[in-house]
Amino acid sequence: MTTNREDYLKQLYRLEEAEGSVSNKRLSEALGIAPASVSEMLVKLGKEGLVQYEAYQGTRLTEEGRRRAVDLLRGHRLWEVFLREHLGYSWSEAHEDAELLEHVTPARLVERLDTYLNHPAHCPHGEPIPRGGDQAPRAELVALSEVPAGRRVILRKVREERALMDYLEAMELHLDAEAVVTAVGAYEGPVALLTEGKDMQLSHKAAERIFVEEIESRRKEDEDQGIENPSGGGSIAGGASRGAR
Amino acid sequence: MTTNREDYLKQLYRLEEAEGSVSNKRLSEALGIAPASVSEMLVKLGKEGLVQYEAYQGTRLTEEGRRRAVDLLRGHRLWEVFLREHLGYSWSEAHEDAELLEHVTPARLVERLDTYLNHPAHCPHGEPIPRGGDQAPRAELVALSEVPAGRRVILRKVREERALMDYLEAMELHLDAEAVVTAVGAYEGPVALLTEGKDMQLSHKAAERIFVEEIESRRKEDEDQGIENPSGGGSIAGGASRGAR
DNA sequence: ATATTAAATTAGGAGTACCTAATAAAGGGG
DNA sequence: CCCCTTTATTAGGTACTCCTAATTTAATAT
Repeated sequence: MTTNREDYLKQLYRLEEAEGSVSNKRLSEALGIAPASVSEMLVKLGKEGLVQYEAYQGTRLTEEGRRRAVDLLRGHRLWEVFLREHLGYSWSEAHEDAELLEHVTPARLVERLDTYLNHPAHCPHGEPIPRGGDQAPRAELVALSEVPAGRRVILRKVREERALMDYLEAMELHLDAEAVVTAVGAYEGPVALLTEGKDMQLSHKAAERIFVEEIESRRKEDEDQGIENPSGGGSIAGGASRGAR
Repeated sequence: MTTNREDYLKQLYRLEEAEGSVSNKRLSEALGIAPASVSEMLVKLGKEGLVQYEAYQGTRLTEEGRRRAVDLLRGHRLWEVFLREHLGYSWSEAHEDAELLEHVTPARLVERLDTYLNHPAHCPHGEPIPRGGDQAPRAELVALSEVPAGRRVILRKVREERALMDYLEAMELHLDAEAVVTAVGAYEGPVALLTEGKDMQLSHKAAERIFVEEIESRRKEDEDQGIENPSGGGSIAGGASRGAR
């Protein structure tokens, strides 16, 4: 299995999760490879039993293809954890180098890395690390941009986009931290957040790409204490009146 | 730079260190690639300025070629240290997986790995890990097979051969441990060793592939205490009378 | 000095994975 | 229902790296 073929499987997996059967066009875009080359490769992957492909019909992974894609994903995310926690990588750097390492990571290395890292449940941006058995399903996540002001949330996941990762890291936003949404600007205005004693304002665009778990408690009380309403587009700065945990 | 080309550079480096200018035959054997293919590749590497190659003249690395080979070697050996010390790999497994990882290890990763591992001076089998400045040159090593009985030594290096590594590891021989050569069989007979309170016998073949640092002290006394002579081919078992450190 | 052997090169091919250009199939709007 | 746009496929070609077989060069031994 070459790096190229592995990249096909990875993208097929990603696209299939999101949109079901995958068109050649989407795959070609995702891989940055000419559509003609994609057709050609899909025929080969089909013959190798990794995808179910029929001309003009769209593509799906077979059992085996999916298994391989998941193995790659697992390796990728474990490397990300290692690079960040132990080698001090930033989110985006970790992603880049994990992209290389995942293709030369035999099963035994994946397993030992997993043990070494203490079986982490999520990669540094909050994506689950697939494992053998069933995953403990995580609390439902919503985009930060959909959370009304006043709610308490835990930051759980950010999209893997280089610019976003660098942006959020620069402002020291940490995953798994608690936060209070102190204001939500109307008409896609910025979202204000109080987390770890810091106030921060995020663009709507960023908030769409950050996913949080809502915490039930203290919603009513927060509102009583004067935190602004979703509809109120007023002052966003918000007083750093109390820590978020 | 592809994995293939990198393998050419690595082998050229290794062979050049050992024997000077490298013949196509040697390189072809070392790489397991047909001589014709080697000729062809050397022309390309020559054009890329990585080797100095002229038909029928043998090959040498250029400055740049050597630099790249050393970078690879450094990555390889650092990975070996990581795999062994942190992931519990055996010598031979560590070597195998490092062989894969070294080709996808950008400079920043090499450096952070080095820091993480605390700038190790040697890889698990005792080869020096090249670094920027000058290496602290290590005490001179001699093959264990050349050491007369009665000498005290420190085990410093073993050749990277799979069967040897597995053999030595199975008998729990540890590098950097002190040992006393208790007997040396005549006519390429086995070498007996007392190390870490254990007696072990090594074949002559193994002893040729293990390199040690001789320690000055206690040579005379050891002999006085009845440790056998180089020429004496008698009993090799030797009593486990005292620990080696 | 030449005949033989060993080493190296050139020639001719194959497999992988990509590309561009040309052609064919699907699908939506009148 | 057919035209036209979009999507997909086929055709033909390139680059890389390997192979075997044939040839050339170099080295050795008489």
